[in-house]
Amino acid sequence: MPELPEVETIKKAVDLAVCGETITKIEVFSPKMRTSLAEFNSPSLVGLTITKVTRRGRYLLLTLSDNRVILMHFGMSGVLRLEPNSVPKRKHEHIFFHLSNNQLLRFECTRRFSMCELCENLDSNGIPLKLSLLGPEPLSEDFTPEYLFNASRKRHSSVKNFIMDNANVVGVGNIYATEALFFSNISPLRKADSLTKKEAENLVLQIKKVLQKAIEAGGTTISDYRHVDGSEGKFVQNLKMYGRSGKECLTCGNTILQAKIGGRTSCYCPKCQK
DNA sequence: AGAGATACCTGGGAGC
DNA sequence: TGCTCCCAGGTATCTC
Repeated sequence: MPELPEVETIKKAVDLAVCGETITKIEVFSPKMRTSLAEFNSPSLVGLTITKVTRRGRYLLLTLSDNRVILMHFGMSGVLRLEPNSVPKRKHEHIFFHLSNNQLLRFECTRRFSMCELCENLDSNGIPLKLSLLGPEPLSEDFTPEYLFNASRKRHSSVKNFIMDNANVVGVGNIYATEALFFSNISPLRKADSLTKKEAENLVLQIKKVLQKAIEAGGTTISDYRHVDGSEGKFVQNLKMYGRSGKECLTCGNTILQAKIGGRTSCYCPKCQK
């Protein structure tokens, strides 16, 4: 499931391969994923060049030469591949972008939670207006202990839901929220506004650290996520808490517990995380 | 305004 | 073996 490190990994590879290339043909195989793909049947896209590839949160943005943006989100099973046309189409591949260098950008999504749409309304930085409500990038200088502490005041939801909310900070999904809270010794069940300044500082540090490490490892492959060349992310070997319910805590040996927080499974060590 | 619940979707695994 | 049920997850949308 692509979180920020996975999308950043995809972004780097796609940037190298498609920047400056022209779209020569688009093939739409399914009418929709989360949104309709019908607009990609428009001939107005053919002949446009991809001028820039950027990432905002878990969104990938392909800026076109007419200043429109192809906005992609990978949901939990979305995979973007760069493969030649000779590779047979897979069952859940929904849209192909043929490029002038004879490469093929193929979007696959088994569970159809992914999104691919064309955006015309952009801000001054070329970011679609629909992304304007997103919080700061966790690896940017805007994501500081002061910011997290202040933003969490009077917030009564759990700290885990709080850091997974894209309005507060983008790109932190279940895997990295679980890991960062473990390394911060903070229980995911705590209310966001119960964090002390010291805890907020540690949590910000751990979120940055775990995301940075995951990017260096090429992301985390749990089930569906793949690199654009089809290989798997290696960060799964580093997971200390996510998916380890019932097993021993690697720090204290206590049994790891599981709870439903905001409808999502959450693992935590009741001894290490207070 | 904030918080919680739910729909969307498919494959895999558990249980019978 | 084959069936049914549940679960995973990010985002949008709904209700309270």
